[in-house]
Amino acid sequence: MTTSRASIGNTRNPETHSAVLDAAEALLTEKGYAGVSMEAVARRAGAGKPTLYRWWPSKAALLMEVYERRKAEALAELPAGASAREDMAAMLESIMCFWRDTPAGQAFRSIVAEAQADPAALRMLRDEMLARGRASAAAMLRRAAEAGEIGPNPDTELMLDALFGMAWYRLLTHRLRRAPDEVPRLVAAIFLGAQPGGPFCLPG
Amino acid sequence: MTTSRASIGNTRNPETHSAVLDAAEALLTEKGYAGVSMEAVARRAGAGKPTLYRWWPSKAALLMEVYERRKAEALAELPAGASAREDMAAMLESIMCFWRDTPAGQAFRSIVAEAQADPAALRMLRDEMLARGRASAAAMLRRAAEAGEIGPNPDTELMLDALFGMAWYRLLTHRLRRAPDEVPRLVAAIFLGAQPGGPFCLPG
DNA sequence: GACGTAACGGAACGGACCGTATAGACAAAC
DNA sequence: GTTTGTCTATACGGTCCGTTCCGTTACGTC
Repeated sequence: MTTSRASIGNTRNPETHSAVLDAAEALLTEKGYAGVSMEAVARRAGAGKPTLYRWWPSKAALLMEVYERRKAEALAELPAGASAREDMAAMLESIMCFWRDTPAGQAFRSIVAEAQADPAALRMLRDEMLARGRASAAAMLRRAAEAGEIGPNPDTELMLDALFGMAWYRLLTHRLRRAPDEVPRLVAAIFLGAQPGGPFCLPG
Repeated sequence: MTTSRASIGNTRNPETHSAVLDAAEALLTEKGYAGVSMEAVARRAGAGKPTLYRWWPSKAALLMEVYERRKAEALAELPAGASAREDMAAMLESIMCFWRDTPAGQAFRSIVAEAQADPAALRMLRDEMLARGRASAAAMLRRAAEAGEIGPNPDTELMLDALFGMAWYRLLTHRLRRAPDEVPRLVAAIFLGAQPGGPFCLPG
C-alpha cells in the first residue's frame, strides 16, 4: 500500500499523481463530500500537502480532475443513432447512468457544492466543464433542425436548460433512478415543443 | 447595535432568535456561503455559540429557517389565473424572481450545497422543503387535467422534474436572469407534451 | 562526472472553525 | 421562594486550512 514513493527527480511523478486521484475518489465514495479534505487526501495517498497544493490550487480543481478522469474512460464515444432525438436521449441517459453507477456522480455533486462556496470554481464549472457538454448538445439540436426533426430556429438554450436541469435536479436530490423510458419521453416532449410554431421556436 | 441582550428568563428570547437569523442572512449576502459559519453568525449576532446549537442542530437547519422566513413574507399567495398553465408559469417565475432579488437565492444555493455534505440535510430538503412545493405544483397539474388543458393521466413527476430542474440549474450556475417569456414558453412546452397521446401521458 | 533544478515526503506553523462543557446572571413559571 | 430554562461568556480538544522550511531524490544539462 504505502510504498515509499519519493521524488523521481526533476519531473512530476505520475504515480503520485494517480495516487492522489485514487485517494480522493476512494474517500469520496467511502465518506462522501464531507470526508474529502486536502489533509485527508494527502494522508490517504501517502503524499505531502505541499505536493497537493503544487498541482491542484483548490479542492474544486482536484475534484474536477477526479471527475474528468472517470469521464474520459467511461463516456468515450456514443455511436450516432437514427435521429438527433435518439442521440440526445442516449446522451442524457448515459450521463445519468454514469452519475449513478460510478464515483463520478458523487464527484459531480461535490463539485456543484464547492461551486456554491467558491466563485472561481463556479466559473470553471460553468464556463469549461458545462460549456463543452452544452456545445455538443446544441450541435445535436442544430442537426435536428437541419434534418427537419424540429423547426428551423430552436431556442437551444432553453431546451438544454430543461434537459440538463432535470438531470442535475435528480442528481442533487439523490433521485437518479429512473422509470423506464423517462428520458426518451422527456426528450420527445422537448422536441415536440420545438416543432414549427411551438413554444421553443424563435422568430427569424 | 450590540445591545446587551441577556436571558429574559424561562422563555426563549425572540430578539435573540431574530438577531441570529438576521446575522446569518447578512453574512450570506455579504460574503456568500463560505462566509457563514456558526462561529461567525454567533459573533455577528452578539450571541453565544451554545445558544445557536441549542436551537439549530446544524448549519443546514439555520439556513433553512433563514430561507423559510423570507419565503413566508415574500411568496404569501399567488392569485389564481385564467388557467393552470398560467398559474404554473406564474409560480415558477415568482420563485426565480424571489431567488434572484432577495437573499433567499443565496440561502437556497447554500442549502443545496450543504445537502451534498450532510445526508440529514438532504432528507430535510427533499422530503420537507421540496415536497411542499411539488405537492402544490402537482395539484395544479391535476386541475389542468380535470379542466381538459392536458390529457387525463399526466406524468406529473417527470413534468415537475423538468420545470423545477430548469430553475435549479439556473440558480446553481448563476444564470437566473431570463429572457422575456422564457418561463411561460417552457411551461407551454411541458403542457404540450402532456396533451392526449403526448410523451407525458401515462396509460391507465 | 558534477551541477542546477525541480519534485517529493515530513514536520511544523498560525489561524479558523467545529461541537461541547462549564459557569454564572437572569427572570418567568410554579 | 424555589425551580426551571434561557442567555452570554469563556475555554477546551480536535480538525482542517494554506503555507513555510527542510533534507532527499534523481532528471536534464553541461
